[in-house]
Amino acid sequence: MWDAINDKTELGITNYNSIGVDWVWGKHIMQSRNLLNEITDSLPDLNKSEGKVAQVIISDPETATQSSIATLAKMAGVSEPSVNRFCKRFNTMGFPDFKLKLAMSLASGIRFVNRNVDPEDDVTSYTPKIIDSTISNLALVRDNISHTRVNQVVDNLIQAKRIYFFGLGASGPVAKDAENKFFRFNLPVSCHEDVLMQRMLASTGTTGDVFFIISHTGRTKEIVEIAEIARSNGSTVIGMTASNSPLANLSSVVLDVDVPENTDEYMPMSSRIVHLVILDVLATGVTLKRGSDFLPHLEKIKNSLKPTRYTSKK
Amino acid sequence: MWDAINDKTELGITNYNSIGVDWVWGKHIMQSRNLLNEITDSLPDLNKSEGKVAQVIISDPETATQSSIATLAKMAGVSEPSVNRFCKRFNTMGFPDFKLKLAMSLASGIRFVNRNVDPEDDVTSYTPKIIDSTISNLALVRDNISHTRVNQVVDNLIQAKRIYFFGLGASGPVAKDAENKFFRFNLPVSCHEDVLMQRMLASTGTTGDVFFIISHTGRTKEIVEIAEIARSNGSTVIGMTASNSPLANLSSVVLDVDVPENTDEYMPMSSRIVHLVILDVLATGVTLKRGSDFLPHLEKIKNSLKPTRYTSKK
DNA sequence: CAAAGTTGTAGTAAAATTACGTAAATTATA
DNA sequence: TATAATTTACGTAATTTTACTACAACTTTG
Repeated sequence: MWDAINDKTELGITNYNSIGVDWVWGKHIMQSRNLLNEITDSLPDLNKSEGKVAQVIISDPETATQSSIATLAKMAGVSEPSVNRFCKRFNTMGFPDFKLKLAMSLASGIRFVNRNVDPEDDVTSYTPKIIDSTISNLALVRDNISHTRVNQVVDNLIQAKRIYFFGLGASGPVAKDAENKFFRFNLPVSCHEDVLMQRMLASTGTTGDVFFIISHTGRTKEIVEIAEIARSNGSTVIGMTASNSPLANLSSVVLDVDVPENTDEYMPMSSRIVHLVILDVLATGVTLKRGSDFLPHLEKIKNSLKPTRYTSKK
Repeated sequence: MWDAINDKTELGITNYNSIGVDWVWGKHIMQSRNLLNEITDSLPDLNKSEGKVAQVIISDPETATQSSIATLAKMAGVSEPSVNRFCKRFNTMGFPDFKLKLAMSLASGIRFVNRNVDPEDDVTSYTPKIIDSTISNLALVRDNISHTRVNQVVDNLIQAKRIYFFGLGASGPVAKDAENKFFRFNLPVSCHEDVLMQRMLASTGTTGDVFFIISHTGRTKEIVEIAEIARSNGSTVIGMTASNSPLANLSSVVLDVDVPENTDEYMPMSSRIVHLVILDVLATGVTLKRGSDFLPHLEKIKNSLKPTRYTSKK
């Protein structure tokens, strides 16, 4: 749907308004996927017997998934058809289908809902919490990323005379990783974490150069200035950053990633991971679009690495 | 259960045999609490008709969860009781229960095992494929990582006099990211991507120094030699690498990550992501275990960054 | 060719759904 | 305000669908 909005623009040096990966936590998207939340939310709209059913399910969803329609009806003190009607209210085919969806929302949902690490946690609890929170961020990106935008960036990268990946602080390693990956695909890339170097390159850049700037906040003064300089010289600036940030507003094309700020002190920043995976996607896009002319290059690299390795036993 | 095996060893300079994240693709994962994997794994042990059922379910688990026993039996070309017997093999009460468990295991994230990017794909298909494959790797790690091992590493890191993160090539950025993160938690860390530097540091290391070595293959000669040198000087070597690799066998503690080698040219390596997330877990573990004495340090860092940023509109 | 294991048929039990009728609630009207 | 009319909610009972069991036939293996 975003695609429709964006399709009217040609790729290149156009200023888009931040709609790459646009979602908000705890609101529509996550909830629509979680059946249990849906039930809780629609509780006031239900009539008497359906309300009873809802109560029973909410109070113990696990047993609900393992009960037959008869037992559940008895537990709620209503008739079997009432339970059935209840199920159909929530766009399910019937009771079995309802149970299935409920079970799925338990398996996935609960992990994602209660995902804050708290100081009392031990290994067995903080480990899955952190991994799950990363997973849920990735899932959201998967469901909401603008394919048009990705395509635009891929085209920009392919046509680029030169590509510079810039990042500071935590985004430094991300930029470095991007260089690594894109180099393997035989693109004219380099990566810079040094502000002065970045500034110099930006000011000597011209049309056809692409500056791929990675920033979690999009508010770091230095990096925003550098983007400004690059734009003023006619270079293309691709910003992977927070939507509506200064950097986003300056960029030729924006891949915006709004990972929630951790209210939680202990939860590590996961925008890095999202950035890396989006770069994986872009690299794949570039590879596919360029066809097979990169394959010899890849082969060469593989061979160049061979003598540095111990052969595996088999 | 792996935990039981490892608990007998004290942390520190002991050579473990690679059982950190212990799973191998398409082999004996039995421990995994993922039904779909269980089915795949026990494929060779099944008899003819049960095998047919397994095939049908594996090839399209989604539809399997929505089918009745009759339709599934027809699809597999077997009788209904055969399907029923199949279900009972996997410690389920019967077909409905089986469907439920299958649905849950799909929801938990591992559904996307067999989705390779192929050259005909366009943005809308390769994007979710790449993200899903990353997600499924993370889900596997979540379900199979050894908590004991994580704890050991956390303890090692806390007690370390100094911590060095080493990585080459694609693991370089991972090491850099680790340095970044652990620095924020006020640990005596540094990161090195230069082989000579690594060598020098390894040879001057002593007991109490921790060398955290990151390597996808665990077979890069240079890095293996460096690990050897470090060990011989009494330093602790933590290897995050492939199980049973030379590096793994040399390490004091191994966090092994066996992400499948992509036979597929187009699929970017996702072991990096797994490595990064495990480092997130470790950082969290360190933070929690050290209690609140790191909080002032974190505050200082946050404040030091403030003047470099544009304030957000609100 | 006997024993163990595997598979399908047919019958049975259980579960879910539908149709329909009654009760409750709501609205309209006197 | 009472009550008739209409809508909505709910349950009973019948029907249909689904899953399970017992047993017999067939395969495989030693």
